[in-house]
Amino acid sequence: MSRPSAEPIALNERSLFLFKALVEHFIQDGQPVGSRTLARDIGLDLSPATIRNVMADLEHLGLLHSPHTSAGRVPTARGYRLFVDSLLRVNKLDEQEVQRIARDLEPDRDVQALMARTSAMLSEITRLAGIVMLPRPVQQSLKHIEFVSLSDNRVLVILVVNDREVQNRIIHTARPFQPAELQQAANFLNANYMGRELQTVNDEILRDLKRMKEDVSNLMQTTIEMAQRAFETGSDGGDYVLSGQTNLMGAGDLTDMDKVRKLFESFNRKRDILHLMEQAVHARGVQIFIGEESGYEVLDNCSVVTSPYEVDGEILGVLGVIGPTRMNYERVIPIVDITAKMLGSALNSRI
Amino acid sequence: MSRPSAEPIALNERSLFLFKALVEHFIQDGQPVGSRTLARDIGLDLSPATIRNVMADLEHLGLLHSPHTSAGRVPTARGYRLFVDSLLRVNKLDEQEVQRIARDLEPDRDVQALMARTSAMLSEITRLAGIVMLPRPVQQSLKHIEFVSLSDNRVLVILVVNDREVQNRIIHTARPFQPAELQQAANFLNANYMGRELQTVNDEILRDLKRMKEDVSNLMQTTIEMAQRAFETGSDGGDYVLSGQTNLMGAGDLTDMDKVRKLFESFNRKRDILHLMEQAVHARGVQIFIGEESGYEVLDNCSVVTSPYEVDGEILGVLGVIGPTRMNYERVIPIVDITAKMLGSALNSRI
DNA sequence: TCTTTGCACTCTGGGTGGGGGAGTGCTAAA
DNA sequence: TTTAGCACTCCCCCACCCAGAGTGCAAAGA
Repeated sequence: MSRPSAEPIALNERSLFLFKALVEHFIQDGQPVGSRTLARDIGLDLSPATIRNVMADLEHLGLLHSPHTSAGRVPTARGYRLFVDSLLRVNKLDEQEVQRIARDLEPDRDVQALMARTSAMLSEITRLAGIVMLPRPVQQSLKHIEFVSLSDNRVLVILVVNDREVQNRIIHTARPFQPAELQQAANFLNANYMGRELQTVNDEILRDLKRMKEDVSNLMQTTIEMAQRAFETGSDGGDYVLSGQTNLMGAGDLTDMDKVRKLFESFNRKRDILHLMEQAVHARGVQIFIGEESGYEVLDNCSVVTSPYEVDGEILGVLGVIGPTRMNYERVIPIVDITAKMLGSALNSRI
Repeated sequence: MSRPSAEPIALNERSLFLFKALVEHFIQDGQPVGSRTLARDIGLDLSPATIRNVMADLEHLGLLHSPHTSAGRVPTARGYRLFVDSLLRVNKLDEQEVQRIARDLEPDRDVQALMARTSAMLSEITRLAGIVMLPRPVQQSLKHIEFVSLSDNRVLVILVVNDREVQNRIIHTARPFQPAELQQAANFLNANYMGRELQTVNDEILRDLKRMKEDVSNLMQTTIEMAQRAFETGSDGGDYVLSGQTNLMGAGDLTDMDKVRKLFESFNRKRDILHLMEQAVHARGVQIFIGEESGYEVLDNCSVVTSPYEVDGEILGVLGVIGPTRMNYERVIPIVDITAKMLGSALNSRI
């Protein structure tokens, strides 16, 4: 379900019960929860004073936090972690919602479009931002490669893949290259690596380089540089489709324009988010990153709920939602979970 | 340069000079400009009182507006209009900036990528949001069409275009169709419209429909509905690439999260913005929509500076920037202008 | 006639101060 | 161990005032 918590926290039943009630209350209305409110809220016949004692303990354990002396308490990231790991009871999704999800996950030949629909659907039903990481292209075998020297130390790479698809990439190089050099490099690559997987070509070149280290000619050096650059852009690090960012504006505690701006900018850069998602690739099932846990400052007030999706046991990618730390995990988790499963089967049975 | 102002405004030279100074001052630092400030600012030896008189007149004409009694004055949309139409002196762009633009507008086989780069470049150098409307696909001749009936009143349209490209579209219909019906419709279309331009097929079907109005058989009706739907989604209404939205967050007067949220949502819907851009298609050169002029509420505090771009005299699309009404027009206008021209030539000389 | 001076007026924004409310921690009693 | 009581803290809201900026208008000056 999620990453193991750092250290098990020993608490008696009642404390846990109160803690859970507090978190749920806070998730509901976003206000710090005080002892009186909580006393009223739970069925138990306890006085506010007792509850205060318990809350003080919980605060000591780093599970709660007071914004200031006379405010109620709010869960910390650690608190959410405990809540999510041990207290949350994820109930099944409403059949109607399952239907709703299924409707948008109709198999589709166009994978890209299917991902986009999935992401949009996620953001719509959770009212958060939906994200779907695209599977890396499954099989790309190199058919032909060509370099064209452009001005300003740039080289156009023309890549024919899988006998049909043509890809163009421009790479920036440290020094200008002569057309003849490029021609030689292309020849070499075409002669030696034709028909191989793009991803592996890169690795093999490295290996071959080591083997032939001694007699690395000028030609080889050019070739290696070219190839590296071309394929590095090639195995593109992955990409994702993000929808419903606007749902994050003003939601939860994301009310500071500057914070949200930074968050959005990081979405555009993609790097941080991709790294995060990649961490979730090898998780079994739903994984949750809460607030600062993610390690990315821009996500400080956010949680990310992810799940890998797979076809025939092979993991293709990761999807999930991004929202304020204060989100309705109970609802979001099963949605992400089932969406991942259904996307898997949609991919399996493409028309 | 831009749309004619509603009615010419007769003002003496001094008033115009003061007005211009005021607008420039306001664009610079965003604070309402008072009489004293302005008196200090301009070279003329005038007392604040005199300036106050002039400003009162300008306010009467609807060019200025006071946020409240004792604030300075701020240009209205009408004021900006006058400023932009008659007072602004657009100076040439810095050679260095031209270089910068040229660098990103390197010809590229991949039109989509070129557009994206253009949009990103626009947003970067103006620090506003850049937008590039995509040209409708230039030439799409119908090679073959096929309908596949799916569940829930949906029909999959498979479209072979230009002998190579395959497009899949799903359309939603009012009633379920039988495979046989769909087969007949496809046969009819393939027989009669093969080789035609997609755009024109639509029109011709309408014309043919009129001619054969009397004996519109059931078959014909199916065919017509199918074709209409298929091609309507086909000539997709256009699309655009938008970059640097985050530049709008908090810029100028766009400080209210809710306003910005609405604006972004409208970007996602695309419809409003597309309509607006389409108005600019047939303008000669740069066109500017200021604040409420655009007619879209979400753009109330925004201006849109656009220019169509063309190849061989034929207009392919529109590009521009979106920013707060209080933007540096003097700089933005020539940037948009030259970008449109350079994009045109980049498209002309694709590798 | 246009410009300036002088003045009363208005509105904002920041600062201050007080009261109410919510909530706490602690102590002592049950 | 729980509860009641109590003093205390802190935020928030409100009213208030004040300084500052800017205005409009009337009357004087060029």
